[in-house]
Amino acid sequence: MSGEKSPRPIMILLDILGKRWTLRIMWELRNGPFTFRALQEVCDMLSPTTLNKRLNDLKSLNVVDHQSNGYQLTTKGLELAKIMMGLTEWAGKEITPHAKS
Amino acid sequence: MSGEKSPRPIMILLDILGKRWTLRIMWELRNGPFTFRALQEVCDMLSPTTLNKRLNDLKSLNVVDHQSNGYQLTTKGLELAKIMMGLTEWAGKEITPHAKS
DNA sequence: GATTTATGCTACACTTTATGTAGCGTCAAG
DNA sequence: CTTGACGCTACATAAAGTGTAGCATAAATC
Repeated sequence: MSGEKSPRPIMILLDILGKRWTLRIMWELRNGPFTFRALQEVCDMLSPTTLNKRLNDLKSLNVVDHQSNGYQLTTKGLELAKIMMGLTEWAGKEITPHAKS
Repeated sequence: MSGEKSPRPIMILLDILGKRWTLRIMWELRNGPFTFRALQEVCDMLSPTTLNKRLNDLKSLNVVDHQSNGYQLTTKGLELAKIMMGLTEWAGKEITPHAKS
């Protein structure tokens, strides 16, 4: 069964984006730079432990970097965020806010 | 998660897609219908417990349904998968397979 | 009609991951 | 030299995911 298991780029991406909070963090970062603590706040006060892990994940993908003004999307990151904006659109027209899991 | 902002559609979506395996399952389902067990296999044998939870999440979003031929994307689901194809493209040109978390 | 095969799951003990709170080390301002 | 913001780590607890077994149903084979 385990014939082809090449680490395809999409698998790497889905693996990282599929971790809890990663999509949310990317989505929040679309609004310019944030400090570590500000990011925590906009992300519903997720724990610093997890935030730090996710930021490292995203840095390893080169979609986020950390400078004097805070954490922000890189050029690559902006492209990715742009794709994710499609999700927002989709959600807007296809989801009726009532219950979640 | 106290009652702050209204549960914006995008938050509901990010919350569900942000759970482990959800993106992967969506991505695999692009290739037609799968039985429960076939889905397990293409998803690297994830546990039935988790698969079942995720399928219910996705059913609650009406992006996946279950018929005689197996689990498959709905019309809404196909749209969403289409957006996700952008991620595949992005990954293809931006990720060099080596990094991990 | 009894067995086999495939289906979609659930049970449950176990491991991994995330959370929440505290707090450290650095820096810059007051 | 105290105060405040910063990025982050430590650590105990709670939640989520895993792996294996196995049940219940139904169609196919004997």
